[in-house]
Amino acid sequence: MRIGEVAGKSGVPASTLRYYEEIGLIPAPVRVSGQRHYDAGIFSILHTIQTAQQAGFTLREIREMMQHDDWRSQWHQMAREKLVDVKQAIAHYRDMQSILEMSLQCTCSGPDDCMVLVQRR
Amino acid sequence: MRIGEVAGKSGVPASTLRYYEEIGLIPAPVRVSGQRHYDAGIFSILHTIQTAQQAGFTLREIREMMQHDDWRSQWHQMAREKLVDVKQAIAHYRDMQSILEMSLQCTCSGPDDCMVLVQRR
DNA sequence: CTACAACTTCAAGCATACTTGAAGTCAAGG
DNA sequence: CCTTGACTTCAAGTATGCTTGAAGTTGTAG
Repeated sequence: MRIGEVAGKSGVPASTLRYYEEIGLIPAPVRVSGQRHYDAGIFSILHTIQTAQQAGFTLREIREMMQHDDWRSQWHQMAREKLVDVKQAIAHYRDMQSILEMSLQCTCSGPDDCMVLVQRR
Repeated sequence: MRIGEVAGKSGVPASTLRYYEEIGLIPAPVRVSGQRHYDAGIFSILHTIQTAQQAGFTLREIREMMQHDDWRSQWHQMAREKLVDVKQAIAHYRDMQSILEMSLQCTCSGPDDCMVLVQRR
């Protein structure tokens, strides 16, 4: 399969496939007179990447995971670390939420009598 | 007060103050032979910016809010919109969390028998 | 053979919020 | 006057995950 077909079936744009290859995230496929020819295995690789991205991993981290040969223990270790970040992020967004909700209750006329702003000094 | 003193008291680096001025987020202070001289009002402005940032607004949005003369109604409107984003973000991070937690339960040996990956096809 | 689509590489651009560096100016103390 | 620290402007760099554009090559249909 050429790059356009992989792009069409996977939903990953051709430019992205080239980019992934450039950064060493996916293996360079066979070239037939310069053009990339992929085999079916590419789809499971792309799927893994997509899921890992949804789980919050960066491409750099995903690349590290895939380079490692003990796939699962590497994933587990990074997942534990990432879970900490994700929980912090959730806490952070909750803080945002409460600031926003509080500010919607506020009847201030300016920054100096705004309870949200004044309270947080 | 010169920029260094404002930076010291507010915790906002001088480079950031110049940057804020450049993008029109804070008013350009009086120049005394080229140097910026701020009055005490700058602190409440910076505080408002910090709080708005913590609430998830971008500098661009904060600038818009401050340009508007009906301060509160503008803030309220943008806060309502932002709240939607924040809730989505929380939902998104929760999804991440569940993918990560599920993956930690997984005893797969490779991408093809990994329940997390296979499940999400 | 000729189009035209699909492919190639390489470089640069996008968004955000700043920081860093270079090169020069100014203020205050001795 | 001289030094030193604080300031000035302007340009470019940082991180991330791509996209876009230019200019050229290849594959396929008619």
